[in-house]
Amino acid sequence: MLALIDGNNFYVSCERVFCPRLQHQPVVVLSNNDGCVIARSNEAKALGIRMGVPWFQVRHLEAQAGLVALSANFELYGDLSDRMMSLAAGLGHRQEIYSIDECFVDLAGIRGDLMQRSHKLRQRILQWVGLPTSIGLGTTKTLAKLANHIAKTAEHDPGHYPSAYAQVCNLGGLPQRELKGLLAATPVDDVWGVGRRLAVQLREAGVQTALGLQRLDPVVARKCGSVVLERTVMELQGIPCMPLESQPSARREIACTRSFAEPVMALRGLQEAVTDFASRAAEKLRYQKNQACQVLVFVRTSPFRREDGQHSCSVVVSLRQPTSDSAAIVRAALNGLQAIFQPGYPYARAGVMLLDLVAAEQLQQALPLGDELTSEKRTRLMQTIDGINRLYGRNAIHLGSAGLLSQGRGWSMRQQRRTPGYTTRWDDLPVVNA
DNA sequence: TCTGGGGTCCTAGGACCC
DNA sequence: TCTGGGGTCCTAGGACCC
Repeated sequence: MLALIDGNNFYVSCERVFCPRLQHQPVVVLSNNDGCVIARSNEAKALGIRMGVPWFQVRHLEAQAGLVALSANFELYGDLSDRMMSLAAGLGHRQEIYSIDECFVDLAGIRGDLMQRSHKLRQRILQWVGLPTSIGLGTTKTLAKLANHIAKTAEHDPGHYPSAYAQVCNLGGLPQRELKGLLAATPVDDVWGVGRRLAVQLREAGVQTALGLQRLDPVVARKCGSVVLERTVMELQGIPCMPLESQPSARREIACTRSFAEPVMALRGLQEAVTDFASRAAEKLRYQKNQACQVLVFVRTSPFRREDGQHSCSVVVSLRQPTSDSAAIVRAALNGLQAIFQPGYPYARAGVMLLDLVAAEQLQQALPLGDELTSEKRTRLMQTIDGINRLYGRNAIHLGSAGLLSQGRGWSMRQQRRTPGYTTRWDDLPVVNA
């Protein structure tokens, strides 16, 4: 048996922990650049605000309906996530942290009443961290996901599923008839792994609900979709196809991409942005103790501004040898940029991706050429830079081509509604007035 | 005026080889 | 008119997830 513990409206709930007046109010959290809605409170959902909708399209609800919008504060969410995860781990022997707000826990060998234990965990996370969660239990990941979805939906929409399933739902302990009823009440789109495109295809084939999908012949599922859909069908039937992964596997690629606050026309501005993105990507690379063999850089104009000329281009630059050295990675990215940049376009976005990653220790070192620092010295230099930035904040020290922070950088991210780092910065600690 | 970011996996099709 | 067969590897693009 597996449990899926999932934070309800996670980012909004994190904001509410330190700002209780946001309870019972419609609240949304916005993506980088304050562009799109990426989290909604139940009250905001009730206003009809869809996931991913551009902020400017719902902005009028601020005045009309008291909607509160906040810039994403990932530092806060990450810290509260760590706290939630360490409590959730106590439910079983093995845990897979699947995303910032959800984890699977293997309940094999756990004795006692699983429902009761799950309710206790919910209470503990709510009391100790301040976050509301839902817990779903099932014999496969897909069934645990579905159980979680039912637990969440039943809580705020008892018309859809009986409220007996609210907060904690165990599909494993259910009589067949009851399970059938729940599957029949679940639209096929709500099954994990069925996105927009597949849902359309399935509906055309006459599969409307999770029950219909469960009854599909896996061979037919494979023809209709791919091996992915086949696995989903089998998992719905209770046959595990996706093992729990308690060891996080190393990333296969690393990306740092951003939209700009304002369109950037000049090569100089793009060079600054690309330097910044490449440096950050290199930092992530060193953190996971990898080196990259290739650097991809791309720029593109806004696809939403049809009236402007459109230009979108990317290039992969191979490195002379695998490296995690910021300077080498930035140099490669800037060379790539030079090759794809075309003057006269209002660029809206750029990014750097590191590809073909290899473990840092199993590498052959090339001989240093000319006056290059030896690789040992470079490694120490990078460690020093990372240390300084950890201590004094991101970009305390950075490469010159990133430009000066004090000068107006049109490409810098817009974040006008960000809450403080309540749990991660000394200066931002909440003050309690007794 | 204003539309996120970071991932994974799968497949089809082209290039190439014998 | 008629144009092999089988295999591997790589990449671009699609679909999905949060």
